[in-house]
Amino acid sequence: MYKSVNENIRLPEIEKEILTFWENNKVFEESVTSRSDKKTFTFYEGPPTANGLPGIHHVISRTVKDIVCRYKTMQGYRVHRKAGWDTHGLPVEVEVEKKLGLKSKDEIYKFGAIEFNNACKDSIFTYLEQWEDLTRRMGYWINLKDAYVTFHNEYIESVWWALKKFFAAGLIYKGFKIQPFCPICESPLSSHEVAQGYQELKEPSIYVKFKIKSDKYKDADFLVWTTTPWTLPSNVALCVNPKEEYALIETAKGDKLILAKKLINGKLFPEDSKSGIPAYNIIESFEGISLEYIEYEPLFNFFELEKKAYYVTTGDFVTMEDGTGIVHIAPAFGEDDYQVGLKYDLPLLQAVKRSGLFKTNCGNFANMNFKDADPKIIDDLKISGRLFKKEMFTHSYPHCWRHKVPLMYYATDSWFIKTTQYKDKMIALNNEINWNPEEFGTGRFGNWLEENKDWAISRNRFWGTPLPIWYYKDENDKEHYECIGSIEELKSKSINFEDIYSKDFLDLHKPYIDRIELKSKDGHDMQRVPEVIDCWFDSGSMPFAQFHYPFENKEYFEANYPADFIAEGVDQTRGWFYSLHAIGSFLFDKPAYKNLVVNGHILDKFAKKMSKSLGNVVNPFEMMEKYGADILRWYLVAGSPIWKSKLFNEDDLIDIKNKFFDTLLNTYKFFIMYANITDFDYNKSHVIPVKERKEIDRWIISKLNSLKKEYYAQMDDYEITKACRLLSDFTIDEISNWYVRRNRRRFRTGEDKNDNLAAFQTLYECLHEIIMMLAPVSPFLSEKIFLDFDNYRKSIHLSEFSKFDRDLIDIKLEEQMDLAQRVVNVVRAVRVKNNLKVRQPLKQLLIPVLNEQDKENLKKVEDIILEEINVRNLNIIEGNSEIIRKKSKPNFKSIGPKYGKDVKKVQQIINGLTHSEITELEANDSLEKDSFNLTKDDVEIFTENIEGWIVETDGNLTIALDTKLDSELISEGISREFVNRIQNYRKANNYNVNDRINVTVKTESEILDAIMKNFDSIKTEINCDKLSSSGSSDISYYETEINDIPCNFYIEKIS
RNA sequence: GGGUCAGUAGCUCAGUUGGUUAGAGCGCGUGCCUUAUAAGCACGAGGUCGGAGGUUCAAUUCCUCCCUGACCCA
Repeated sequence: MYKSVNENIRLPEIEKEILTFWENNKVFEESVTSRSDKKTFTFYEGPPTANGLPGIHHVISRTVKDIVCRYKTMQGYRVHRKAGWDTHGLPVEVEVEKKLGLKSKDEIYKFGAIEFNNACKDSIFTYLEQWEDLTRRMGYWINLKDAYVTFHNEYIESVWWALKKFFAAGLIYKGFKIQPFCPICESPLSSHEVAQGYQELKEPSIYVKFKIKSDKYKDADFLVWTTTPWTLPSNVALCVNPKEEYALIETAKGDKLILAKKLINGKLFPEDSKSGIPAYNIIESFEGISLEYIEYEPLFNFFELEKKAYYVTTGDFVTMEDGTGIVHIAPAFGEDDYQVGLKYDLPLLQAVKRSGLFKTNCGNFANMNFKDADPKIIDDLKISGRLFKKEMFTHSYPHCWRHKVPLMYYATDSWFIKTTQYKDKMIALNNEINWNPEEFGTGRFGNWLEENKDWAISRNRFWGTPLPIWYYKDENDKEHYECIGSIEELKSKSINFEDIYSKDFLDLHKPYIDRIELKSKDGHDMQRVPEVIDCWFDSGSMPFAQFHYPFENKEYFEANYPADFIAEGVDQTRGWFYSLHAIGSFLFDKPAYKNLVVNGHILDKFAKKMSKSLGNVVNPFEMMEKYGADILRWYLVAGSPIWKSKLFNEDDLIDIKNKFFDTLLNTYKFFIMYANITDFDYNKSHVIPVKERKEIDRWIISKLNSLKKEYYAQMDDYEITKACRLLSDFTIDEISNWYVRRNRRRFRTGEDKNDNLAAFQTLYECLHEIIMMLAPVSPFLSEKIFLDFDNYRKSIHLSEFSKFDRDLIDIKLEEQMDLAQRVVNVVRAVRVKNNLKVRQPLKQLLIPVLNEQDKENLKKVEDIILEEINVRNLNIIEGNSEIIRKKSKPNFKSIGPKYGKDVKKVQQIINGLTHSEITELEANDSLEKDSFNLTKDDVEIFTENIEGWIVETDGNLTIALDTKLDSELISEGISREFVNRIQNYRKANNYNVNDRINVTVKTESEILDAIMKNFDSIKTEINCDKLSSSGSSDISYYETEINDIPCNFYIEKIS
């Protein structure tokens, strides 16, 4: 006996049972240890931060990870799954600042660095429980007990080892560079951090007049365009393109201005339409180079200058695309500006401090935030008559990815890894990576590598892996550095290790580590530099740092590098995917991962980003409570290609439940119900060889093996979406809607014992394989069915896939069944159009065939067709029969290349071929007409019409239906209607399938005669012992009709 | 401003080595089938395959330009 299935299955409840089952039996652990350690598949977990709540977007990447890992496990691989937590960096600091109400670095210093870092440590796992709940509930198998944690001393030590490798290779350097800088963090950000934080920003763009001091263009102004008014107080020069043409103009208002000739336009100088006065006159033109060194009056005078400033410089970077062709130079606030500053030895003014506030000596703007100061500066310029024009424009501008404030480009000290030095290696190694989808690797990531910039690796922050570099300044104020690569090295080189750390206390974080002093070889005391490192370097180090390599687990690491597989969201392209690649390429000359699956973002159903403020956030727990993790997982990977943005719509979950999951469940319920009635048990039954089973059994087994073949191919190719769709189509179309429906009778009646057995075995084998293929994607329901099937087996996730069987694939048979299905569909269409219910048997179906092969194919599936459409005979007529008319249409693939420009003519000829011409063409394989020589390949032949029949065509298939009825057919039709009424009654009144009944019927003789005539077949159909035509008058009849004639009956259950 | 990807029915998605008649599901309407099915089948309504040019006998498919959106970069 199989365990019977509840009528109302609630998937979320099943899932909870399964979760308990997995935990009680340690199934996950066993799924790893039971596989040979000779055949491993390496997976790297990208570490999330547990101090933010997990959301629906985490479910998708974790689903992808879990699917691949489970799939590989079922292929017999040992797949270790070590979890990890990203614990350093700004996300943590930001949370703690919020909690403690700290608003700046100064406040943190006042609060105390030790206390602050302790608070960070405490905050890291704020939402750990929610993360663990999500992981568990969604069925993500990962070893949380053995997670790597980036703030642990061992992890830091491995990171230090890596940093020292870079340092020793001369790839770490300290530079003074313009960098994107967050005024709240008071720290530069790396390019991949900047990439996280672009936002729309509405900003002023202004045209400013700079008064010329030199004699030459005295009284004229330079017209300068800028989008960053706040940098004007730091202005020291202007810059023009030396090769472009500039002009001195006089406007209608009397302004004398110099700007690039190409950029003089009607938008800047609109013509006065009333007076007709031209907007401007060009007085003189000249090359940009001739303007070099012309002096102008500064707009502001907040600073004493040590060097000469306020003159025109030249640079190729000045473009003619927008603005005026003259830009202002503030060397501290832009890369181009900085370069100009170096070239012309300009002073470096910083009116804005690192905190983003103006310095106190900046007059009206003192202590204002740089962005807030923009309007004020514009006002001032207006008052002083320097403002020519102001516009507002919206563009996407980098913001701090944590603080959401606009970044400044700011000149500052910082440490870099010279990734540009091994850029070519990174590009070459990237070609070895299998990206899914491919375009991300070649396009987005590839381009990014091509434009590689040195990795700004230091952060002026508190909670992070300390940069293990110590320094001293020599007599000439030159700095000398030493990099430490292990705790042991630190201990041996430090002069005060024991003062700071003890046996029981070692914390490599700030501020403890800052107190450690080293002695250089030449006897200088060395201090640590104050910076910590970019936490992306932490996570990019996980391949080795998770194992504390090279200090421990050397062999294990080497056997598990690179990863066979990783998966994360598209936002990680320049984040984790890059940091892994940049570090791995350098350290190990290999990419860090071989296969990569990128998933898209999850948006709401209106394609809006999910955000708390919009209130459109989907709670994954809620979805799983409602529909189950299986369905959510399936939806996320099967609904649309994984890498596409998903518009999350709850209705789609319902749809998936109704269509796929319920169909599977119902098929399963059907199997269990009849298996238990018939006392069938697969494992106790003698398995009938497939070759000895019925045609339709061999067909579905063939389809099943074709499916397995294709499913494995897709999954091996990381095409999860395609694999899921194959599985769902097979389950719905082939199994449920054709195989089971066609064979219901075989399960019900055990007249032919062997045939009954073959049907059960066939269905069992199909269901078993379906749940096997379902298991990686939807691990719960598949497990449930698996255990119900074979309660002595341990778990579906401990079993292994079987190979598809080439010998069981019969393509010809699949084609034949396909033909049968087509014929059936066409006949159904004819019946509908002619109002002929399927219950009314018809005499014959006529199908003309064009060759012997088609005839043979039809013969094979004749029985299926006839039963399905309720027709007595199939009459196949050979091509040359007189009653059919052949028609032809062109096969463009063949005639196109052959006839080129004459295609239209040939098309007409082919369309106009007569029946006899077509016959001739068929016989000779060639036909000469209008000087064109046609062959059989050039035409598609079909039959269009059959005299005197109702005809329908579908492509090259034509069928004709004989719709004449005789009394026998009519009476059989009535019988079937009667059976239908009885069955409906039984079903409506919840009769069991094998309940026996007696029936009393009250109707007119036309109906009654038909019923009585066919009573023998009717009674087995409806499980009826006795049928009488009259009963006592006091029974209440169930009222119904057949062919509009009243037909009432009374049913008595007798067992 | 540049790059990558996308734009196919009201919605979610297939499809295309270029072949004349572009498909499915959901939703809507009408029938049908069924003692496994909240399912299925048929028919109907619904498409300038984002727009405009070009190449070609033939373009949703290839090329160019443009529009819209997402992501990325200045």
